[in-house]
Amino acid sequence: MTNENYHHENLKAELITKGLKLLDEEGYEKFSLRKVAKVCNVSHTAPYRHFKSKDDLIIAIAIEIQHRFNQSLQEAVDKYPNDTKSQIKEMGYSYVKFFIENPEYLRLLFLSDLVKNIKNDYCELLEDGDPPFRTFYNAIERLSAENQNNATGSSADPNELALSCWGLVHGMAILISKKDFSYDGDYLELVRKILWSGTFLN
Amino acid sequence: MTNENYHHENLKAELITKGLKLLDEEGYEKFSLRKVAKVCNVSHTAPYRHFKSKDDLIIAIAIEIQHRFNQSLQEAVDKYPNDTKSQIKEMGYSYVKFFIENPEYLRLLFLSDLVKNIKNDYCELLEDGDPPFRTFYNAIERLSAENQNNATGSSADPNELALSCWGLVHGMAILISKKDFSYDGDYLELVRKILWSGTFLN
DNA sequence: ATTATTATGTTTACAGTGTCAACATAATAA
DNA sequence: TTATTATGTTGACACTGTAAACATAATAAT
Repeated sequence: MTNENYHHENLKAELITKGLKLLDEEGYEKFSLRKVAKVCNVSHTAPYRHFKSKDDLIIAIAIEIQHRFNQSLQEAVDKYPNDTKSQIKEMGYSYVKFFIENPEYLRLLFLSDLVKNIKNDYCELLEDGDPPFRTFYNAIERLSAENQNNATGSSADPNELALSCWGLVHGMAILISKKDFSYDGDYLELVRKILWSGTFLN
Repeated sequence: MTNENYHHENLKAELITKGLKLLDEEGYEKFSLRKVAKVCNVSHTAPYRHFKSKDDLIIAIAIEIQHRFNQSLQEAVDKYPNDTKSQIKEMGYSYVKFFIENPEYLRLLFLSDLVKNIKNDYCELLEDGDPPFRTFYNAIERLSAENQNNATGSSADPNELALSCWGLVHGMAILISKKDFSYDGDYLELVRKILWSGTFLN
């Protein structure tokens, strides 16, 4: 259809793809709009036809990653139908694994200040078909209900459950992924041990 | 001694102080060397006589904050002499409190990529009189030893203990401080409940 | 005491950044 | 066929970090 000499066919998608690649290679700090434009063989202001600012492009990239992340959590849940605690443990494991394998994504999703902008300006992330942490919160609420019936030692307060479970895996992911916690052995094995050894959720 | 019209007496200290203030007010992203210089009534390259780069100044500021943070952890330990578990719980509480009260410090200490540079180029932070997390790790090792004797349910593996304890408080601090976890009640009360209700460290 | 050196400022310059305005042309709608 | 919109371009601006060349106060060496 389009004259591919002049128009670029699908610049928007390419900006996201190449932008993500650049982010992986050079890291969040050195990420620059002009570099992405250059990689796409396009003038330095061309991205402004598709994104209203640099942050806007970064947010689009973050949304892309958010999808993959959520998919990974969903797979963890599907591994243990009808076993809420195992679902949560497996989600925690996937959570940490995801960010150990992609340290740059952690910055993008949680450590930059854009996340709150995502929530404000891009509510699709919280409302649309692929809501982040919906899977997680659903499991937490199921567990809360279960704990209310079975009188185990664990709490039935969903806030308490959510903050402690999420906090633990979030913290471990960040500490390991940013190399603040150093350990000679296999990090993921240690995480698995922590999540499944009994002290966590029972 | 010095002619205060020309020379600035103690620019280095003032750069750190005013820089920290600027960081508090405008946040990490908008922090700029030239702004700090202007606030100190000095030309925009004057800071280079005291810091070899922008990152270098930021690191100096981070060291300053690191000291305060460590002091807060030490106070928590001192509250419970001879009770390792309570020390760790109280440290966790102080940990979260510190970053809830100073969200910008969290970025500075843990979320920027400079921390690893601190560890590499500024080993004083890890070696000198005020080593970060030394207090924490000491307590963990004491707990590990205790758990080896008393056959409680808790693990005696110091790595497991360190990662799970540190991970939990680190994660909660970040989630709350960055407003990823939203809650109507008092955050610190919830944290205290999580740390002291029994499921954490027995 | 004079002189050389160092510490600590200054101005100027440069490349890189995000962003805006003005313009040009391809694709599409009227 | 014409008007409008979508999508690209070039050029400019203010701002950034940083280096070089220079100036002077404080200090060390002679």
